[in-house]
Amino acid sequence: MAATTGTTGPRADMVRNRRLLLDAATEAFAEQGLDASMGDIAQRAGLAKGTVFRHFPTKEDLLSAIMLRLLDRLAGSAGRLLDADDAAAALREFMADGVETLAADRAFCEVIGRPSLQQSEVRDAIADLCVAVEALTARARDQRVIRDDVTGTDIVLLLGGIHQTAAPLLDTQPQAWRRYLELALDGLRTTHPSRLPEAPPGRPEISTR
Amino acid sequence: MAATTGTTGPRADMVRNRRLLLDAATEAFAEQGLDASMGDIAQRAGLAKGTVFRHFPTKEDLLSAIMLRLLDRLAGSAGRLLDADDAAAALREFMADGVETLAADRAFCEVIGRPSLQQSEVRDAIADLCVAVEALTARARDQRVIRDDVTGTDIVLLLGGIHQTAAPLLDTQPQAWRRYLELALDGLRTTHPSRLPEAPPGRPEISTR
DNA sequence: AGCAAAGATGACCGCTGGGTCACCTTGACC
DNA sequence: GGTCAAGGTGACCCAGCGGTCATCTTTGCT
Repeated sequence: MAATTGTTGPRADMVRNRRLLLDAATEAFAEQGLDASMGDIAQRAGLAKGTVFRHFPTKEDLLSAIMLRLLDRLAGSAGRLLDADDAAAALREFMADGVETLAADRAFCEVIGRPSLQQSEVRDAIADLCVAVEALTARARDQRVIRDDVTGTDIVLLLGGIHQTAAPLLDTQPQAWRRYLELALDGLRTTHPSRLPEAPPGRPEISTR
Repeated sequence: MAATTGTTGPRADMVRNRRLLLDAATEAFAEQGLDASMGDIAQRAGLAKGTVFRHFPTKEDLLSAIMLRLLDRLAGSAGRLLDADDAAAALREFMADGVETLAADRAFCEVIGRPSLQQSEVRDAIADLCVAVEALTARARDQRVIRDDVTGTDIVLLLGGIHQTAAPLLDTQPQAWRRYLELALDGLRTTHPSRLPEAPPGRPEISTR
């Protein structure tokens, strides 16, 4: 049999370790936010600290890897919902998914809210997400089921806002975000549009790809 | 002349230093959030590190002092607006004030969103704020100018949410929060009420005074 | 002016966290 | 099974943090 690859591929245990690491980091960052330490992550993964840094030269790199994973998942979710019959329901479902994701991940929230913490790949991924969601939003707009002056970026930004609204209640009423999601949706409906001030935002940060 | 006070009052420079300290800390926490360091605060105030700790035994104490100041200011603002003629306008004005305050203060946001970081006095002050805002909200509710299923606590929570929504745009569109405030207000209006899920929240955290 | 006490000071401590590196282990190919 | 480079390891370094304390300075009273 011919060589599997021209250059010998990566070692088997390396791939395994990378997985362990990403999983551990996901957990740690979700629970402790940006304060999660590299040492703790190594321990969770059952690996040595040095190994973490071999895979990800800086903490920021590791964080980005995880953010990209999540953003991708959300963009995928948005894409899949494009096929749904009911545009309004699809949008609500996407938003529910998004808010729940945020509620479960502290680091994600912290990074989303502060572009200065994002490396360019993350910013690009957010921009991509905005594009995907804009498609979803456009459908709802065209069907006159939401007001015509909101964009995909508005929706993405609202995810963070809705979560933040309910965040202080997380301990006592973990489902409180549903209340504020519904409130936001009421604001998005088309019945009684008050003109929104401020230009609709472009992607949160323009990045030269 | 009789003694100025029974027990000799605090020294003059101490009061001055306390002021300097609070001002410096306000600035530092606003800019850098909870990551602001005691050393940096001392430097800003032009004092030695030890002095900071003489006035506030722990970082948490200093932080609380500042939070209390701000929460008080907001509660006062809410109280004053009770006299306004137009309940809807008063509510909008209060919310604008609140969101702007949040936008200007990183630490405030971080603490508001996480009750676990709040010492009991701060929780009490938040509860007080909710009460004050409930009065404002009740008027608007009674005048049928906002839906009848939102409470003062909802409004207070929304402040954080609205700010968070606009936070990623702070660099490029510092006024973007106005857009999302208007969106939220549209959701609060009475025209087309969809029933909100989840019980209306009590004060974010119940505290035994 | 002199004095005692309240207060200011900054060197110091212990600890944690990101990141490095010289050395050891292991997987993959012969 | 032997070989060797890719990869794993953890002791180590350093910076910055919250917090302490013996010591010096200032204030306000007499």
